[in-house]
Amino acid sequence: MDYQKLANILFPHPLKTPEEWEVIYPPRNLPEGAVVTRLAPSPTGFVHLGNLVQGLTSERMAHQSGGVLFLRIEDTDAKREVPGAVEVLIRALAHYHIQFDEGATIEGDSGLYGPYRQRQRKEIYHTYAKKLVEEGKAYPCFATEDELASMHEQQEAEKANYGYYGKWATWRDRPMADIEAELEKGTPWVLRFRSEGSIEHKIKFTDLIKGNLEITENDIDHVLLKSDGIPTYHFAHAVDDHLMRTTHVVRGDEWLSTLPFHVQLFGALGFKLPKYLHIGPLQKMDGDSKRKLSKRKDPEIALTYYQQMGYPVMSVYEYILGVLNSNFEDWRRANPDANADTFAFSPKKMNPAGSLFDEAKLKDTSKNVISRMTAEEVYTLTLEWAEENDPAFATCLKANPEIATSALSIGRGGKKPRKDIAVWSEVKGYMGYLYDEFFVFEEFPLHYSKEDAKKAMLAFADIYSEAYDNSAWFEKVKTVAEGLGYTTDMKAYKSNPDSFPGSVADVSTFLRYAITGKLNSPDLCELMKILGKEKSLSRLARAAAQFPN
RNA sequence: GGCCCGUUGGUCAAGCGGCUAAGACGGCGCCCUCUCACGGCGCAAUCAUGGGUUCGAUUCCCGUACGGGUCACCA
Repeated sequence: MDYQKLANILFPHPLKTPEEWEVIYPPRNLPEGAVVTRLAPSPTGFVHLGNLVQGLTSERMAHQSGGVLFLRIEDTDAKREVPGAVEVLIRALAHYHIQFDEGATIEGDSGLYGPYRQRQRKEIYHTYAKKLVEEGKAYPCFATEDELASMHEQQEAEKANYGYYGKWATWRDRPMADIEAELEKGTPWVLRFRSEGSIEHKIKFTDLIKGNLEITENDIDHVLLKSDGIPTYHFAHAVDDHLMRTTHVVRGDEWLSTLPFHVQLFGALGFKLPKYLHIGPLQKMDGDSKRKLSKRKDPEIALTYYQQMGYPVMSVYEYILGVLNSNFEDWRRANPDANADTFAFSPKKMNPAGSLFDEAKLKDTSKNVISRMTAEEVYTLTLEWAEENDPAFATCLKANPEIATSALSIGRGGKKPRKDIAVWSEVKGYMGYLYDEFFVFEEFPLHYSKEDAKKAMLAFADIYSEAYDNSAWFEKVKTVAEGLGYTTDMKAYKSNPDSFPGSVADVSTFLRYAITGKLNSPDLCELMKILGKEKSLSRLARAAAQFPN
């Protein structure tokens, strides 16, 4: 077979040589140990947790080592492409603090190793495809979809391994005349890799997450170029990651099974194999078994879900970081105020198996993240969320920011901050009652005396002053309690509640109910100050009016 | 079905031949306390299984079971 001739027939147009591409995309001038990595999603318009997991891992690997992170768009499958997807993708990742040094941007491309959209790199792939043909390492295949399907059926019947290999590879060693005849007819063709591998052999391989692996060689003649001349993922991966000088490839472990092929391909092209990090999938509980998070069934796989639910960006970010490197949690406890970027991220700490996604843990992380924010930050972010998801609440927040920030300041700061907000949607429940628009009375518990409640509210209204500090305020509550014959000795009350008509705690509850409509709240004295005397007194009166004499 | 990866409490997980097998989330209980939250203390709960190797296996090897992934002109 004259491979040179075959190559010229298949690729008649002039192409740059591999050497020329090497000059155009020279090795990067980076210090020893700098990691060059990339995120290479396909533009489906759907940004999911997996993108974040990979993005975060690559981003940390690159930037922690003084290297480069770039974004490449894997748009080789036109069928899956959604208009505007690239913009959605970039915005979502930027929102979650994944910043790229180069690659595809909303405006176009930025960087010296572009284009960063694979469909624009066709000529480059063809150079290397032609080279493989010249060397007898790739060949055209004219098998139709139907032929391949019936091959698959036969393989099933014979219990043979599936795929285009060995005797099934009908175009692997066809004479030139057959090829020319099909070409003459205009039959569409794909370019296949001529695999020299055998399933009798194993290759040894070291993955930075999974460790040492032993995998069976690939013997399948995979497709390199599809009939439209666009490469498959595999071929594009090899060519792009070589020319873009990627040192580390971070991807999901569903790629592990094609790894032997990639190893072969890099070898056949004379490229140095990058290092690989194969990440286990995020899973969730389904009944009593685990399964991979699914786009169709699980809304929480979409990044937009967390925005809608009102999770702060940093909560999701830190949660994922904790899933990837479980020692992050301990680090955070020891360094509550440090920037998460100063945490020493390590691929060695990553679980080779997949982790289970745990929203309870996310909530806990989020409470901690929010507890470290200032009241102003909480206010701003809550408002941002509410404008999208709760316009009525947003209007109130904007109309009176002082009330919101004061209320959010209660118990904030210091060594032991309150941790009772996990998502922005909870803020309304936390302090919404301060706004008349959102005030509602909870049901008043039956075991309290409504008559006493009324008396307490009216009595307290008579003696309340805004000038009271916390302890003076509580002294007045005690005074009211004593007036009702309630005890102020909580120890005695707790040891023998039945011997008293009630306690000062009950009186607090009455007042809290009048002021907030709820049975529990942050510090009531503070809340009354925030509302102001006039409003506090009117709320006491309003509640008292509901109860009988 | 072939191939590959994985398996420590309900969950996330330390561990890397010798430990009463860390810690966190969740649960429960107690303490603090005018409620809630915070905080403190404590409890229950784990090495999938059977064989080896070894003086000794959670740790190393093999089998089994279970879970996950993959076998496209999708990535």
